[in-house]
Amino acid sequence: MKTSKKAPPKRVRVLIVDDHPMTREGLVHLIANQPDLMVCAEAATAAAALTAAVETRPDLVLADFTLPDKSGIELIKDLHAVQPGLPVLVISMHEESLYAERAIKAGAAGYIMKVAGGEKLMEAIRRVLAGEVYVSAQIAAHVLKALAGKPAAGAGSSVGQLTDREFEIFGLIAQGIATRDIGGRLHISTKTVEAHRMNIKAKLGLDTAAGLISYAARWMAETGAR
Amino acid sequence: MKTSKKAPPKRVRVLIVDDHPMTREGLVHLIANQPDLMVCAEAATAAAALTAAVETRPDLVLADFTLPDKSGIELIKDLHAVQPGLPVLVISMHEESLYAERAIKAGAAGYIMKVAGGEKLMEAIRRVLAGEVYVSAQIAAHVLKALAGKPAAGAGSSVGQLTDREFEIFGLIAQGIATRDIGGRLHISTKTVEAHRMNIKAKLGLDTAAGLISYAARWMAETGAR
DNA sequence: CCCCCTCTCAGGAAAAACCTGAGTGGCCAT
DNA sequence: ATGGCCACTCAGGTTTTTCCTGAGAGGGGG
Repeated sequence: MKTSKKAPPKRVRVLIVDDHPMTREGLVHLIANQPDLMVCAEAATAAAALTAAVETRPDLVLADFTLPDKSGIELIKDLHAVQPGLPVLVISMHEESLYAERAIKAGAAGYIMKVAGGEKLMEAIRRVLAGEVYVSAQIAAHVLKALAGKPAAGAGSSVGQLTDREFEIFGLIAQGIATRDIGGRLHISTKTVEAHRMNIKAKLGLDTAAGLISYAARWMAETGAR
Repeated sequence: MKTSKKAPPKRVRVLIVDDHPMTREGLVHLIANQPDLMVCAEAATAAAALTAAVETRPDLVLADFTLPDKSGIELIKDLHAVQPGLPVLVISMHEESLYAERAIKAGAAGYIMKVAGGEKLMEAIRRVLAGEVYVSAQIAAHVLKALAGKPAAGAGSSVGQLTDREFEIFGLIAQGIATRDIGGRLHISTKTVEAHRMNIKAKLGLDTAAGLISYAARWMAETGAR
């Protein structure tokens, strides 16, 4: 459903994607209180976000990195498929530059952490709307270093060598989800998941499935949650 | 400092603790919109929460599980030290019963996931204010399933129900060691290790090997470190 | 003494992991 | 533009692990 009124002060239309209703509520509240911004739709899943984007044609998307059905990375790609050039600002609870790098490479217009406050978020939104790419100072420094001195940052963490898909599966493995269930969640064959898992093990230097699960669980416990 | 005015419509005073400003905003909004609730203070850290509790004497605390300075578990203990009987409702992004169990054991009055909506949150708050303990249906079922095997009850957490041998194997599983290697290390048959593993899974309410490895790895990471 | 619990293990069915090979599509450097 | 590289996808078949059922020995405790 689109607003058919005479466009009043033309506000920037924002689509909000987050699976936590409480956080979404906060985001909606923040956006709605801005004179030049408005919320055109909300979504809790990547699928719903895609539908909402097609229906409401937003000017900007605020998307959580971790979604129940797909990763934020995939969402970005899907969104760009239906609406090229649509700026997507990724909001994440992870402060690892690992995530930011992936998001930016996947085409995100910005990456901001949830621990950042409303002012930071607004600054990020202004920058993104102005066509710039926004990342926090620390992350920017890290990313630039990675781009400049090739081997240093890349080899820093073996996990960093994983591709987007591999990294996504790595996260699911960490949660102890069975291979067939990972396939079901990502809508790919179990065989494909197995192939990815083998590549992940090779990149991380692990030789058993059990070792990988344990490693992934501990890796996520240290860097992800918290 | 306590309010010295004539008590107006006496609303339940809520202290909100969450390190993500955006989520906190959503929480504040939700609470403030309730006729019988009000926000007496907000805090982003456990330390700030403690100070705020002393100053504002809340009737209820809504606390995130993962805080930057301390874990929500420790915060509960600290809060009870300065204000015994203060009900604390833990909000977490983890749906693992692992966390819920620990929170309840630490004295939390309830545990609710961030993916739950506002209505669920309100229901949890009502229940907690009525003196009950609130956990989601899935988690309750999960915990009960784990408890079903044993009537012991007082023993402690699910992990505490494990026998010495089982716990020993649990620790090796957490490290990602393959079943046959565990047998080799303990000088027992692989079949025996399998039998123990099945019993461990039953006691913990888990149903896949992958889930057990992940659970064990995280359990060790959290009880060992921090 | 008998029951319950712990620890031990086997056989066989079911499932998962592992290996090999291979097709598609995107990207980029020549 | 074209050939090559890489990410992603998947199938077939073998090996390994997991899962289920059942069961025996030793140790306490009622």
